Amino acid sequence: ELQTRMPYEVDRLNTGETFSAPSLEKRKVEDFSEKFINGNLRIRLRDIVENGNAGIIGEEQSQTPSSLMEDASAQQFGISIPYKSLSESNSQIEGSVNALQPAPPPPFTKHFHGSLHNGVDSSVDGHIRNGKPRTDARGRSQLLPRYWPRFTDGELHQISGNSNSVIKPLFEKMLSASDAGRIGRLVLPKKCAEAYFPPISQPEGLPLRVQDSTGKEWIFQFRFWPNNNSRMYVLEGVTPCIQNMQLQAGDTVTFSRLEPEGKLVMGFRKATSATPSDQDNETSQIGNGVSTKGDAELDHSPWSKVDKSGYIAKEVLEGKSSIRKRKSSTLGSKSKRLRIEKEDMIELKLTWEEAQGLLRPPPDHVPSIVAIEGFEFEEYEDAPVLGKPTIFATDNVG
DNA sequence: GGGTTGCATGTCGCA
DNA sequence: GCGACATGCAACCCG
Repeated sequence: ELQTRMPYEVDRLNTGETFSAPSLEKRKVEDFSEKFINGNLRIRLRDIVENGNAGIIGEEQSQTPSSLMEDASAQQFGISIPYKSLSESNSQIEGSVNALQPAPPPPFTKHFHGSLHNGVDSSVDGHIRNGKPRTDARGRSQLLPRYWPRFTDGELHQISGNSNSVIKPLFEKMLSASDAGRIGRLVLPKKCAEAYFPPISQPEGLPLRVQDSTGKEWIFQFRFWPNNNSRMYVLEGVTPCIQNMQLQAGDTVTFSRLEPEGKLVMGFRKATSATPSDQDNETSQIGNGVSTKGDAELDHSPWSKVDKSGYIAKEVLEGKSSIRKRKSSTLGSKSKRLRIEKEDMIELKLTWEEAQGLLRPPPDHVPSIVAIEGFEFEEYEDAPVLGKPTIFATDNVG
């Protein structure tokens, strides 16, 4: 899709070096992914929806460090972002839709001095941190693919709500057993923590305000432990949040930033509905989630694969083919107990008609009829109600 | 005694 | 071979 249909240009770090997707060859995709890291890719979801184009703006982060400082100083905590329908949203999605790579870290610079931090770094000088050089562009590009944010449209939309905020996906992490355990400590990938969270020089760290996708705010202690001449970054106090989200080992938490507010937003993805979690297969996922044809293709979730026979095959916990391939995924060797065998997968097949049957118009809403390419569609302002058919079955005891 | 905290250690992926 | 990370575990805290 990237190669053939997505009209975009990416300007890498405003250098004027742009990349035109149609000219990309497959072997270039991996290289291209790096451009996504080093450059700042913005996708206006609204453009995708309204114009059928992925309106990607190749521009470096629009905010200057000084504006970030202003935003930080003017930060209003606890802003709730109510959900609003896509058509009403002015949100700009910056960075990844599904499988793009994180935008570069903000220009972290001087150390944080406040008692609470919302994730906006108020620094100016971006090179020295804790006595060590900050992660440079190359370092950022070396963020392990398993931590690249892979947000679906829905996830991004849920985060952005109806605000005018730009969502900058930062990173994500699959919860380990200890992360999801009762200890309440979430181990953060070092590079991600250093790139996207405020700099800390003391092991005690600092409190970090994080908003979840429902608007609820949590305060975690962002800190580190000395570890083999290095550091191990953790978020402490995550148990209530994890319990609230009903997360468990194998689920994925996502971190993104709302700009210009600078709020850190934490989302999650349940393992049973995780989408492109084949995190070793980056190239196949680049561009996944960027549609040029409007709503009908806006569900870029690999869950819904429509084959020619008109069936939707939903493969829970990824496609069959990818399960076997994921030897080195996050669920791989380090989390053997989480590995899910092929036979544990659930496959749901239903026809389009059956799928339609699951959708109910919201009550008290009269649709407007829209004709698109000769087909008439009922258009509703609100999302449909998802119904569940009754399934009758008998077992060996009747 | 149970829970929490801080650090140590083993494993494994990556350079 | 090194570094990151998952987890074990001892010391500490508190009811």
